[in-house]
Amino acid sequence: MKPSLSIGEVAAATGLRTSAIRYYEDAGILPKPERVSGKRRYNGDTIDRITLIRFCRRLGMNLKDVRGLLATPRGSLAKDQWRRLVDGRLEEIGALITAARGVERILRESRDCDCVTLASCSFLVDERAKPPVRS
Amino acid sequence: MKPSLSIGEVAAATGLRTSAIRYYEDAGILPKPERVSGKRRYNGDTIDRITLIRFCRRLGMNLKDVRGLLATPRGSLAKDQWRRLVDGRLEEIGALITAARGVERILRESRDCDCVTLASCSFLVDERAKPPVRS
DNA sequence: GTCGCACTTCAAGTAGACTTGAAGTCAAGG
DNA sequence: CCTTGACTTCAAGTCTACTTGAAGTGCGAC
Repeated sequence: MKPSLSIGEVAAATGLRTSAIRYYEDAGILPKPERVSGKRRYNGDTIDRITLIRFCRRLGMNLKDVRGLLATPRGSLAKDQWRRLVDGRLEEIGALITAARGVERILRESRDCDCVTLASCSFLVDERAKPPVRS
Repeated sequence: MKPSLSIGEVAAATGLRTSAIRYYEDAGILPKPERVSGKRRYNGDTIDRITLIRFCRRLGMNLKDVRGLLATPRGSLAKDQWRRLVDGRLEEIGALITAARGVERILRESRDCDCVTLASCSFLVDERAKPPVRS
């Protein structure tokens, strides 16, 4: 009943190259899969996991951050330890969403107005000197 | 009345290294500033502009995207051309916000629940195969 | 058997975004 | 005058996230 997918099938399902999947494995971000006569065999969970990885990347996280988020052995953590991790992430993502809404606002305002220059919008003042998400 | 800042002052105000500021100039993302006896002199707008650049970078855009957003000579565009540009950006940012809220949701759900495995959340299905923002 | 294809490993290459280093310039202070 | 410190240019180095290439393996089809 386990689907057992080849690396090529996982690649097709996720839109990644096989090389990227092997790279994620080397980077410790995907668990080492079973092997059948030397070849990697994945189950469907891998696709979900890769989806989540790409999703986080799209949000500007780097692989180290993603590993921090995903690869933490959930079961081995004390509850409050896990919560601290999650809370840290929530804070980051909250800030990201706030920031994105700010950009959305300037864009919307600039859309129909002739005079706005994007680079001098006032809300940006508070955004100064923050590092990029991808550390 | 013009503040006229040195590259070091701009760096201090934005949290960038001077090398990064020169790099942005070379990359065509910051306009070439005035020179006083060979040295760059900036006005306050530059800080706002850099703030916006960093902000976009934090959202996962690459410099090419940022240049597309900022360096477009606003005044030289026809109104509908400008709107198309803005609408494209709005769409991207909207997708980004939706995605970020998705992550926020899983995180919140996983925070207090023992059984959640992050990598198999159902909402992620639709996120499959999307490329990262940073093209 | 042998063709083709998808797989394997390992090393090296690439692109983007900066940083670092070397060597020199400029203005102010002692 | 000499030093100091922030500036200048230009080339080369670095880090991340992959991709590409070479050389070989496993397996089903003809």
